[in-house]
Amino acid sequence: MGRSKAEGGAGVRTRILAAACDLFAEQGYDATSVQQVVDRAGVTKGGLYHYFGAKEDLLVEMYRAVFSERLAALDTILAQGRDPEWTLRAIIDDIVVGTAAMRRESAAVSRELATMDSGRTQRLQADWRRYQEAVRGLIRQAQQDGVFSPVASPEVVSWSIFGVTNSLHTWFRPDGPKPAEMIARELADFVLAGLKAPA
Amino acid sequence: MGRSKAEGGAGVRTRILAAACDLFAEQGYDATSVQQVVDRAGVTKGGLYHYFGAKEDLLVEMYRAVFSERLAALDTILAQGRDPEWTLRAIIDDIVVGTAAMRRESAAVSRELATMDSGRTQRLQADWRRYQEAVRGLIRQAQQDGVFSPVASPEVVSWSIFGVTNSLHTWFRPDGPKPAEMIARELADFVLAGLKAPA
DNA sequence: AGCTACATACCAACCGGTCGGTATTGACGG
DNA sequence: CCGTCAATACCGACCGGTTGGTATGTAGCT
Repeated sequence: MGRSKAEGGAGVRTRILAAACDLFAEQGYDATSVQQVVDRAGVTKGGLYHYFGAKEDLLVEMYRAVFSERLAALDTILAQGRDPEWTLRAIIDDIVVGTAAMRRESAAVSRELATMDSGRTQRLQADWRRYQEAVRGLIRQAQQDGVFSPVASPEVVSWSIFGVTNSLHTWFRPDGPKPAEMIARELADFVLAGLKAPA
Repeated sequence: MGRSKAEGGAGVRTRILAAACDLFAEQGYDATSVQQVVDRAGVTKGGLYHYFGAKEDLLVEMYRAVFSERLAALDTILAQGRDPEWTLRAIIDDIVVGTAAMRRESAAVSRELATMDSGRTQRLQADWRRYQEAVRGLIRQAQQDGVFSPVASPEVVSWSIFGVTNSLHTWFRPDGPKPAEMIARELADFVLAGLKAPA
């Protein structure tokens, strides 16, 4: 018997995180008590504080899970050095599919994004701003080069993209008729159609 | 003297609402205590509960302030019976300018939109869904009529629009270089460019 | 024995909300 | 013009319950 107790094979720490993720996404961070988290995870408060130093650490962990993959993917895409259209399509595809795959985490995080500024989160927020700035820079450069139409500013275009991913958790259903890949395709087609139209 | 005390001419009830609005937008509803609200408003808890039955009423009031104007404007626009492009442009213009004019209220409300389902808010949420459905229906019909390109589903397009307004409070500055009218114009141009491009 | 992995019991602070009280007001009678 | 009265506006102390967090205990593995 590898472990001591009833261990359903999930790992207590992971189970706590999953429970917190569900509850934060449903009710919000502040509205969720530590007691609710441990009840759903099937542990006690002592157990939670054995693995996490504070309630906020749960959020920070989700923060990291959501952003780290996206940032890594961004670097990989940019490193290819392809043309703006291909690059922007790749970014949109990654962020839509990635966000859909972690919709509960994304829901929990995106809602509290504005609030948190407790030192440990500032680094992550800065990383996220870098992501956004990369997208805007890509669009800006392509517009200057005449590859994209200057129909709208990079800010408005980028927020159209991020707005979809931020709201994805409110309407996307993984068992629905439209898979994330198709949504990504639609969004990329729509954005590129606007960006390639004649000025 | 018309009034009794130091009354800066603001009206206590209005001052409480303004204070709550700022704090909810900054910290979120749950993270803001009633004590914080009354401290900033310069009144006491007894004073607040004289005007409002519960903390939630403050949110509901903002809810109403944000939505009622938008819904009324929507009906006015739709009643004109103009073509889809004009109608969509008018809607985008109204929602961007209107949201920018009430950015603090919008920030407070949009963040808590998913959470609240306490009977009184369900009516307002239903109204808001009706708004979204009107936009999607407009796009869907125009696509069926061949006026708009079917490049993306009405859902994705509409969330591109609402995504911008939902995130407006994070980057829009009323004293910034770009007025709300210009952002509205850009967004409308961008969306229509995508929607009018050849399939 | 000592370490990890939890459980149990508990705490001070704070939460939203209530309540009895007071100061000020406008309406009305005389 | 004054006195009376009820209503309004607001105060500040207080309540039960809940919060995030901790100190201590203990069962099992090494």
